[in-house]
Amino acid sequence: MPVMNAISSSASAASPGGRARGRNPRGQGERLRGDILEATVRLLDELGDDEALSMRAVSRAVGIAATSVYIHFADKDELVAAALERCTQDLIGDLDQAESSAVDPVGRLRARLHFLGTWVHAHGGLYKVIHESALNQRLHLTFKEELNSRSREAVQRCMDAGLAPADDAAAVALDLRAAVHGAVSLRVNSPGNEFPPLEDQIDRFLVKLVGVTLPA
Amino acid sequence: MPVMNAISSSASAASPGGRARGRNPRGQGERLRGDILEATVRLLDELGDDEALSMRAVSRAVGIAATSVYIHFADKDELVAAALERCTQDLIGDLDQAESSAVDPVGRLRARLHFLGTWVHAHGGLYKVIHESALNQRLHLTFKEELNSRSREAVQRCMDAGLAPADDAAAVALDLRAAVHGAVSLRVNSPGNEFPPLEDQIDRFLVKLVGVTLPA
DNA sequence: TGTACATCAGTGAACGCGCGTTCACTGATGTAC
DNA sequence: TGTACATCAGTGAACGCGCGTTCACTGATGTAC
Repeated sequence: MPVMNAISSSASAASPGGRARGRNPRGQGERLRGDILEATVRLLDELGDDEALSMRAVSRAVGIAATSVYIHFADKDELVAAALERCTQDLIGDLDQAESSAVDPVGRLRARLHFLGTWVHAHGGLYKVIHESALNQRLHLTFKEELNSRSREAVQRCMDAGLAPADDAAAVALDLRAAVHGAVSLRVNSPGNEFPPLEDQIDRFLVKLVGVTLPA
Repeated sequence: MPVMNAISSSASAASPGGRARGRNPRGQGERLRGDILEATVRLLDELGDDEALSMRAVSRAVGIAATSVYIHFADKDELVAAALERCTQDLIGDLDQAESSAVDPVGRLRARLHFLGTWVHAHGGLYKVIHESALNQRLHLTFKEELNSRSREAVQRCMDAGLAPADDAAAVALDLRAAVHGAVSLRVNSPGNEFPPLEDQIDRFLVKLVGVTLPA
């Protein structure tokens, strides 16, 4: 099972009250940079919106002066970009690791999607920032293109192996991506509502949209 | 073809510069209320985010003093709620009207979804406010439940007419809704990217997820 | 017909707030001689 | 071994801004007598 790399890991930084933070020893100034990024990712996940994030909230969360963020990041845009860069790289790694737990192409594609579902369930706010924020248009996230191409290749491999009817892999992959994104987006944006299990829905999409057969 | 009711209609209120606005005649004070709502809907559509909307921006758009908004709306929440109430009611009406242009259940379901697609294309910001904003959780929009039930009934009618294989209509409708929402959401949130035609994708969802046959 | 008054449709100044960012600074730690 | 100096890791006060909202007000129009 893949590990959440940086996102939900070490709660080393400023605790609840958040006052107990000493100065880093000489030569370790870069540690603050990591703490700031970690707090930023966490706050973005809580807020689900990069515009609602404030530099001052980040500094409060880390337990430093508001100005200290500027030692490591030129401005808010640069901070958010760095935070998203980090968390999307982590996600890509985790997805690849999830995929590697299965052997056949169908199992691998399915593992990717199921892991994505659990990740979004745990990090709905980050999913919103990545997919819905205005920033994701300004910032040209190469991340998404990378995910899209890996998804298309995964579908293509199912077809090549004869496990799915040969078809336009790009179109099928887009349909699958849209459907899964929609299923996940509905759940993230209506956390109050009840929904049937996401895994079952993803499996139906695999069967009906890609045409694979899943083991009973 | 259905008409956009209030959303993109009469540009009667404050024009570009927006200074030339006289006081309403005695007894016509409620006209300002309408102008404020109209401007609010327009701004929400442009911003795609209710938190980015400011009372001051609304008053500027209408061409009135910042305080005049409070004559008709107690606070920002009430204003946004009224604006969304208006535009979702319009959308429900337009969808029903679109449906009525077709005769058989499949054509009617398809007309609904295609119209939704063109509406979202024209009003991406409103779609985002309705489906992605934090407000849509605080405000319990009955609107969505209404849309969901109509969608489920439309699917059920296709099954009842023997035009789609009998199945759990609620589950099929949810899958269809998720898929269409995803297709639309991807496009709204990546306006820079190129996508294949939405209508074709919707048709594929109808065929593969609901199991209907479409005329060539 | 004249006038005092009520009502209506708004306005302008002001409040306190949190924000992004700049600037000059502090105090501990290492290093050259 | 002592000391002047450079560097490092941060801090505190302050700026101007736009915001939501409150409050006392204005000036035109109708109405009662």
